[in-house]
Amino acid sequence: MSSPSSPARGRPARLDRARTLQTALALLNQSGLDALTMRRLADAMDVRAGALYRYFATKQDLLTAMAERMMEGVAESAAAMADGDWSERLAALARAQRTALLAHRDGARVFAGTHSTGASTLGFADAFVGVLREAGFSDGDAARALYTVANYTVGHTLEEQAALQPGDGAPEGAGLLRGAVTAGTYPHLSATLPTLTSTDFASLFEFGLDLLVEGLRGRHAPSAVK
Amino acid sequence: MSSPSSPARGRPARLDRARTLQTALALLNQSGLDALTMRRLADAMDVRAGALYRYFATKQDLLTAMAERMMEGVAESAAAMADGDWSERLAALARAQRTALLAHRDGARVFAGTHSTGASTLGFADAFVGVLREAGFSDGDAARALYTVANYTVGHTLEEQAALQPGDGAPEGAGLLRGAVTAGTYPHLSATLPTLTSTDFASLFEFGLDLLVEGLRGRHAPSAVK
DNA sequence: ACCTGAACACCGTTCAAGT
DNA sequence: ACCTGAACACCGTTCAAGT
Repeated sequence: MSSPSSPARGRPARLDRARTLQTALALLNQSGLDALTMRRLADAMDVRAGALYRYFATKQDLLTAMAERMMEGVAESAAAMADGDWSERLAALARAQRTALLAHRDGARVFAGTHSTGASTLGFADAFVGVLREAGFSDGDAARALYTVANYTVGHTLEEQAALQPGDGAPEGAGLLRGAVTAGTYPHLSATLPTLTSTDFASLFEFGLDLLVEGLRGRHAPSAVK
Repeated sequence: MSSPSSPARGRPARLDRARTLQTALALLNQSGLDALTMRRLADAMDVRAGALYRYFATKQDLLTAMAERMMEGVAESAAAMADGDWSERLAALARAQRTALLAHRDGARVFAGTHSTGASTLGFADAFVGVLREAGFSDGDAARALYTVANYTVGHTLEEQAALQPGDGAPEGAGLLRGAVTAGTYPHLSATLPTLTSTDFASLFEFGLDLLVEGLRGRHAPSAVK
């Protein structure tokens, strides 16, 4: 917390956490997570790979910082939706998280592979739990609802980003599924193929989010007054 | 589909897909996904790494086959629950999937990183969609419910397995959260810390599953007779 | 037919040494 | 104080050559 940065003794310092983070996120968007190596990131900053370790102890630390940055402003963007009842505010938070993950290539994979305890991530969690507690949900239900909705959102977005990534010549997601289903004997999958191979992920996300919100509504003991 | 295996010409063949898959899953359980390398797998089978490529075109193919094998019997184990209404059968399928992923170290990570179109995976999906269609849900809702519940289950189990893995000296999941929350100013997280740091993942999973099931119940237009 | 040997083109991370 | 050079201990994958 004082090794680098601080005043400005010695050299100008070509590196720092903020610039490194920014470059890493740009590289992620251009090339994807698999191509984000410490060496390539160093190249992009005209430096040797070893120099990065003065600012991030491990690659995992860098990824955690990237995930934290992705969550920046998510709680706030949903707070603009400060009117509306608890269910609309909760949905706004979940939508904002999905949007934040979609904003970077492989964003969900980065997020799922880390566990940030930074202000943006915890601020999001606090806002989420706050909406439910203030609506009269028990502490236990509010906390478990956070995990449930966040796990759903990350799980969904992981699939969403995986579905549109490959782009190679080989048949990807939907094509593979279609082939396997029509080849095999899966009556229910055959009957529902149009929906199974749909690429309307926004409405698929809304479907699941609505199930969760309606499930929560069933547990809701409306609080006294206000 | 004929290069290896087939009759038994030439040599006895120390390798084959089944034995390789079995060894890979054993190695996964012992050492985790990060330690599962083609070289270590080859070592465990007294062979050089290159030899594995006669049976699996890429490591990704091996991982896909591992994920498929994890799903073996999942549809059937839940079909034993063939009595019960649609909601009990659907819950049984979701629980069976979680159990199957938990049965192998990093099972959820392996599953999330692949897209098997094998008989076990598609059989599970077909059974899931079948339960809902036969209960009178529309094709579209049945297919979307599959994705929603599966994404939730994988998302949850990913977190569940991540939470108990580290074991290193550094504070892991719950400890890190506790520290960050008490250090910062997160009123709602502070109030719900006991639940947030709970390790009762089984009941957390049930909580979310119940929300989804109750959400689906709200869309249910009961079918005529039967 | 099946596997070895050896290579290719990489990885994350460490750390003495330079400036 | 900040970064380079060079190394350490690995990776996934390919493919001629052996048996």
